[in-house]
Amino acid sequence: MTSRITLKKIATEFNISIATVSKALNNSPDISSKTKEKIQEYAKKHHYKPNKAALSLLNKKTKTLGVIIPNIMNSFFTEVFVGIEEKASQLGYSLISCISNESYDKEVNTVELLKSGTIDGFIVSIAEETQINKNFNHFIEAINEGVPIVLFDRITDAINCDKVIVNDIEGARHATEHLIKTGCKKIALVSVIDTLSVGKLRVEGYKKALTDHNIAINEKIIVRLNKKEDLETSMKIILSDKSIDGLLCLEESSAIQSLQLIKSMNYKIPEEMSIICFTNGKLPQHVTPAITTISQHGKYIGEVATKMLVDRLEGKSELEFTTKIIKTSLIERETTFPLK
Amino acid sequence: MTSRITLKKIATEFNISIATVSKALNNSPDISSKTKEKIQEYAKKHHYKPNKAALSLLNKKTKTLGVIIPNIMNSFFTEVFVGIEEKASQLGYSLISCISNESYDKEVNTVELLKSGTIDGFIVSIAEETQINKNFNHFIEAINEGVPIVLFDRITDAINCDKVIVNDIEGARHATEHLIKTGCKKIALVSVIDTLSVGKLRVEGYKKALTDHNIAINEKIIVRLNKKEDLETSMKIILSDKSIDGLLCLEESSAIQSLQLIKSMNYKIPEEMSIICFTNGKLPQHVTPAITTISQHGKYIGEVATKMLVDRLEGKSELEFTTKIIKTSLIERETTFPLK
DNA sequence: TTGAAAGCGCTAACAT
DNA sequence: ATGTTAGCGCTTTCAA
Repeated sequence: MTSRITLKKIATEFNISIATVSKALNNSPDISSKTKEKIQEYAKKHHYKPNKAALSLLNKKTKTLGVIIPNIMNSFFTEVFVGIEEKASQLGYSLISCISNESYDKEVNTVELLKSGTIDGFIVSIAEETQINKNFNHFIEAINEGVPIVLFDRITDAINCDKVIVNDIEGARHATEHLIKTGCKKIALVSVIDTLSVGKLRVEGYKKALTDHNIAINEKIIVRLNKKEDLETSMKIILSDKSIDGLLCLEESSAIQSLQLIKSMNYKIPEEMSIICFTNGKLPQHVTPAITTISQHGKYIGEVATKMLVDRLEGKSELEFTTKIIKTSLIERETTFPLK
Repeated sequence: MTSRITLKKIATEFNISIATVSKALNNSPDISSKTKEKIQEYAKKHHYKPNKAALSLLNKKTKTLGVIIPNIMNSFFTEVFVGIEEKASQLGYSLISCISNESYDKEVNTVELLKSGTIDGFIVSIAEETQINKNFNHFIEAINEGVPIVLFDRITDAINCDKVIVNDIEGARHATEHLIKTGCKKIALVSVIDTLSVGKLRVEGYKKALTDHNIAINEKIIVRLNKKEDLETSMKIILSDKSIDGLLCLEESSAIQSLQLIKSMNYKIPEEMSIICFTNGKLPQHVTPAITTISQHGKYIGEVATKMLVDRLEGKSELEFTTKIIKTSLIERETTFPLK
């Protein structure tokens, strides 16, 4: 931050009052067009820009949005971020962005830091730790203090606010059904995100599809791991059951790992093993064979969330909070048979 | 932004002056410990946080850094961003982040928007359009107005400021030499970033390695394309020369595409074709066969750049600007033979 | 048509 | 030990 030209300096220059300069630059009808002209010209020449801090203080608005994302190395969140960025800049808002790194403490600190006069509202996807310990007070307090929040993807009923989510149940159900319809008889599930709201919902969708098709749910072939556990070993145990011929992975990284393993075990894909995973990033697309994915349309989610927050800030929303549900799409690739 | 509790309200509550409250909360020795105690307790109970806008206005400091990145979907920049984020938050700074999307106009707008009181300094990697049109006035003006900039990766001599770069020449030279030493006789180069400073330097390094090893430079097997051109066609033309047995790709995406093509042409890798590419992202790691890469240590670059900027802001730097050069590393994988 | 004054929330120099 | 005042840069009554 710097000592740029101010209204005061311009006023001194022309020997007029600060108020006149302010009005002239804001094109007030009060001021004679002659005065306006010369002041505007001078201001332009000297690159006058109103000081944001002063405006924030005055208006109690910063035109800045706080974005809290759990992990930017995750392609879904990167995509959402792109959407947020594009929409925000289009609507005239800046972004303060933080990576919670899945940490509850970092999330709390960030909220504390930003809510007091730095930003007008938050766009948040909840950190894993927070989804586990279920302590959402930092968010609830922010809302009570008048800082609106839009939650996306990882949400909770405990916070009453606007939300944007994907239909995780339906996405998983549809994917599982696709596996069934393309001939899979025994479908395993791999989740390294069972601590997350979205993880639980996706399991639900998987079970629903099985039930719909009169297939018994077998908890033994539902692999739930935390990130530190050894995926490879667990997968090897599961895959010792050679009748398993379908795999639903709830996110990208475990899908990539499983694929490597399955290839190394010389399965024919998709003949002997079909695979579908959540999140349509570059990785599943470029791996060999390319993985059939469920796209959550991350960029669109970001755009919608931003629009919702700005509408709320500018008083254009209903009083009631709403939850927007974005439809997922199945992107068929080489790890599944085409539907006949 | 919201109407939170202020010094004034606390002052009214206790029937004392605002100044006393301010001093009490700042633990000034002026104030009696009894008063301090009761005020601090009250403040804590009511979650008092000083208003950032007011502090910015007063101190002419925002404790916020502006980050301008050309494209967040590029894994190198994502990594750098992680490093910036971590370091900034550790040093007590927030981040305002913008994606220039390789656009000159967006870059100019962002700089204009942020430099007047929103941020204390910039961390920037220059947009492609700007590197082409060579119009760096927006940055130079910002610096002249007292807003320091640290440039990373994509830099220019035209801006006098602190910089963090990778030794692109040496990285490319080393990679090329590695190809030579592992038996490649004719090494082609693919660049879709020849408009960028880093692209040009990498070509230089490639040529240097060839010259060092007495191999004639053949401009015909140096493929320079812009992003819209058809890589596949150009590659097919190049690969009709069956004596080419090595490939250096200057970034990730063209490497992935080339690999697909080369595989589809039934080359044996690395026997008939060795490949190395810049940027050690997840993609080259997980593709089959996994690609040998040159790591630029993105996260570290981000950390260093942030430290440099904060040091400059806090008056801890030399007056002279410095350029830090981060060493690249070659990560050997399946697309090259091991060095004997 | 222009200007004076107040105030956004805070700190610091200077009284009391 | 506590209070008064001024001022950071700006806008907005209200007065001239």
